[in-house]
Amino acid sequence: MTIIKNLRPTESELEILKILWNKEKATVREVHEELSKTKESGYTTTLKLLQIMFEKGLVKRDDSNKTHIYEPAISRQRTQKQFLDKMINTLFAGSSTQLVLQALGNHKSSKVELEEIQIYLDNLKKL
Amino acid sequence: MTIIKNLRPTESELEILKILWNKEKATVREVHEELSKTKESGYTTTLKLLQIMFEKGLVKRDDSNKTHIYEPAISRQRTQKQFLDKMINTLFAGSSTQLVLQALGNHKSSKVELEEIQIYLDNLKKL
DNA sequence: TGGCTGTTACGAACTAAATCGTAATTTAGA
DNA sequence: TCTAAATTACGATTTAGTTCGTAACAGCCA
Repeated sequence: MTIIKNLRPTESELEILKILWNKEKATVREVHEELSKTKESGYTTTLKLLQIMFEKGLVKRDDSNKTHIYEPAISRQRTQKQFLDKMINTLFAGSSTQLVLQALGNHKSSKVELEEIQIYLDNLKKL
Repeated sequence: MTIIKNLRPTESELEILKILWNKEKATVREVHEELSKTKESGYTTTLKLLQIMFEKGLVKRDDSNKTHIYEPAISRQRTQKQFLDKMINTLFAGSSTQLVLQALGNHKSSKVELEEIQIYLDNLKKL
């Protein structure tokens, strides 16, 4: 049952994806341990979430052993883009430039970071 | 009962705020008309949403007349920042630079826009 | 006045998401 | 083999958000 929908993960699902992106793959227990560092909730809650995410196609799993092993089914990049798109449309009147300016303005960047952005910008200008 | 929480508006609430930000102020009917252009739902639904938003402190209202007049209680800018912060933390490992690069990469900007960003960047560098 | 129209108030139903308790299942070790 | 520990499966409950129906109320005008 692999529906190919462009569904955005929920808040909780994102937290789990974040962990899976970092670890590449993990058991329910591992995810839960990690999750517990920042959040109070039961083991079966994490389990259930992973099961639901599996049904939705957000994660893959290897269930050839008793202890299932989960990994992300969608990339961090793709998800970032998904949320950026959404945000640009609902909050920045469709202008990615507006978002960039706002992000640059609100959040202090170091000299090194600014330089990084500059290099990227230079490349875009050449196209 | 004005709790000062940093609550993020829900999806539906954002749609309404968007309208109010554009119009400055509006009656329920006006909001509803506008909403109807992109969405199918009843008048009382819009009314209820505005009432809830009022309780949450997301909008102000003048109820000195029978027909109440609503206006935003939080600015577009503040809300943009609120969502950007959230997104940077959950999806970009806390790095606003990463978000900027991603946004620049994914979304085509015109020459004019790139120049606008360049100017902004130059100012930041001078600080 | 009486009734039509447009408005607010309010509660109920519905939906999606999150949480958890409990039962069933598997595996390892005594 | 039998039990204890860890795991999965599943259903029930709770919470937040959305939607709407109905009642109440004010204003207008024939």
